[in-house]
Amino acid sequence: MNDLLVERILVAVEQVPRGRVVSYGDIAELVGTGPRQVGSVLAQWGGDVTWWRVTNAAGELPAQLRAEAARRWAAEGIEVKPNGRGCRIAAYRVDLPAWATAYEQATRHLPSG
DNA sequence: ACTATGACAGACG
DNA sequence: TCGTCTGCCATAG
Repeated sequence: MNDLLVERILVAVEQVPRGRVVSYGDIAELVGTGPRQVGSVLAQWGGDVTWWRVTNAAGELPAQLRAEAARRWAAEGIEVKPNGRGCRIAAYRVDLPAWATAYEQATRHLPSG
């Protein structure tokens, strides 16, 4: 995996404020790659960032991560859906323009950025 | 080059 | 609300 791409993805994740979430697709669009790459990067380096603020388009995470994510979410006021599978992304999704701006600032120091 | 595989997404039955 | 299929992009055989 391209180091710069990994860096961009991790930075994008870190720009998501406490109590908010984004989808893999949102990050993919922002950094210019596919959503599957975002998943791959988080699978490998997710331990270093706020991975629980990144869900799929339905506000869910894979089963192995649900328990830990639920704890993290509770700590920042994100409520789990009744079915226990995820959160209402419509309610907690970040403000995309503000997030994109924060991302631009944070990546200003990177090559060709 | 071709195929298979992912923490994905959207369309469809 | 489930499967299934297709599109997606990067890696590994």
